[in-house]
Amino acid sequence: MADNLQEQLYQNIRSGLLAGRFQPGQRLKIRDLAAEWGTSPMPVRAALQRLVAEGVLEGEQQRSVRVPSMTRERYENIFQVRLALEGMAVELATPRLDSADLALLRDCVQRMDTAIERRQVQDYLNANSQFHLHLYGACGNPVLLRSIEALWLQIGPFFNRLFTGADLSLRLNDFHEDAFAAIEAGDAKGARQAMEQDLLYFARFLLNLLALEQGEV
Amino acid sequence: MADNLQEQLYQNIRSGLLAGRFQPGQRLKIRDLAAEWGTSPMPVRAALQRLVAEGVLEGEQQRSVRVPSMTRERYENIFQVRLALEGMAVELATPRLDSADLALLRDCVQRMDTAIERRQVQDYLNANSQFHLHLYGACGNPVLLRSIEALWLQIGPFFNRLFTGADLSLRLNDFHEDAFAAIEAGDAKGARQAMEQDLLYFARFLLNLLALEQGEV
DNA sequence: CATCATATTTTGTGATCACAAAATAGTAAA
DNA sequence: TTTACTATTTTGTGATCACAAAATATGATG
Repeated sequence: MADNLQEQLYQNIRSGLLAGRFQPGQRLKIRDLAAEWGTSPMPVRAALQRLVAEGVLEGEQQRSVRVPSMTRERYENIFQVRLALEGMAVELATPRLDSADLALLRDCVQRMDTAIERRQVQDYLNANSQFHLHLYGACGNPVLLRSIEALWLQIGPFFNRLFTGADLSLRLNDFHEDAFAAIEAGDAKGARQAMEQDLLYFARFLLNLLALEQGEV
Repeated sequence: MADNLQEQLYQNIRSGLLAGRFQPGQRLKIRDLAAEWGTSPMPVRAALQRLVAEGVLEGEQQRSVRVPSMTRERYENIFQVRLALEGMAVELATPRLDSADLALLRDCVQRMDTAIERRQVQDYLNANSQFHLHLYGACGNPVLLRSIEALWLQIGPFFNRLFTGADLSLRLNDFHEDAFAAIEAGDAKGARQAMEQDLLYFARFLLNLLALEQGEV
């Protein structure tokens, strides 16, 4: 953790968002958060403005910043870009992986398998994000990686909240296994296709959860 | 222009960057800029931090923010992502354009043609960016558009500076004409391919200018 | 009781100040 | 002349305060 306050607060708010602590549409007020963390409003302001600039929070003109709400349309917009960028990242990363990377990815797949068996949602999500992000991290293009992470940050909040309490589909690891097999064989195109299948299946799964929630409320 | 100061300062610094006013590696100091615009350091700080969050400026730990320098490698990283995103945007936009859009695009192509004839670099660049951004703006995916604009902002500073005083290649409008013909015919795939050719040609042209500059210095 | 005008509170923005860390200048010793 | 140490200046960060606009509460009027 960095030695300046606004960086720490940024990380705090960020992980609060990823943990689903704030409701969509909720306004984040500077003084409230400052009181909660025992700081002055100043570094909180900076942290919130940074999150707005990154597209994680939405800031109305001269007004409070809010947690954006996730609609089917917005999710599909994000997904469309993710498919292109993450597909490219997989294709670039495949020939660049060493044996340590492969071991880590294999471990992730294994952990997702047991997490699904034991219905441990949080374990599954952790292993899943590690699998994807570690793979993308090897693509060798920092600009691409940054763009992908920006998109993950935008869906993260809903991601974790929607999954909490939901049943895990038994097929939620199938395409990871396909992708890993292709990666191990050095088949970049095949890895990309498998990963695109995974993203597609995952997106459909999440859209179902989203429809359920919005139907209930 | 918005009614809060930091937004105005953000726009000022941003256009200063796009106009090539600052040198790569140069440190932007809060108090200097504040004195220049006659404000307190506060809104300047916010504007700079926003530009860092957007990836336009780079901020070292607890130190001044700097204008990043453009290397061949960084340019190719950005270009790789641009090719994917802008290609997708063209494909999505093509079936969504109305006759007013087509008229505007046709006008841009025409203006680029005369600008090349008369060797008016700035006119060419203006028409070029309007052609691309207006086209992408019709893609219907705000997330995609935002990602593209973030990348443009990262190359903009070098773009304009490198072009100043350079000779325009006579072929710098050929692929725009190809793209426009495909767009007008409603051929989305063809438009994408033509646009990718354009981006590729333009990137090669810029990389030559970059190599020239770095060779001279 | 509903609706609109007014008063109070809340909340983001911007200025000024204090402080610590980094950069720079200055000085002395080898 | 070069190098290492010290003192000064520069510069970003964070706190407190003042202010205006927005949100909310309050009260009057139909």
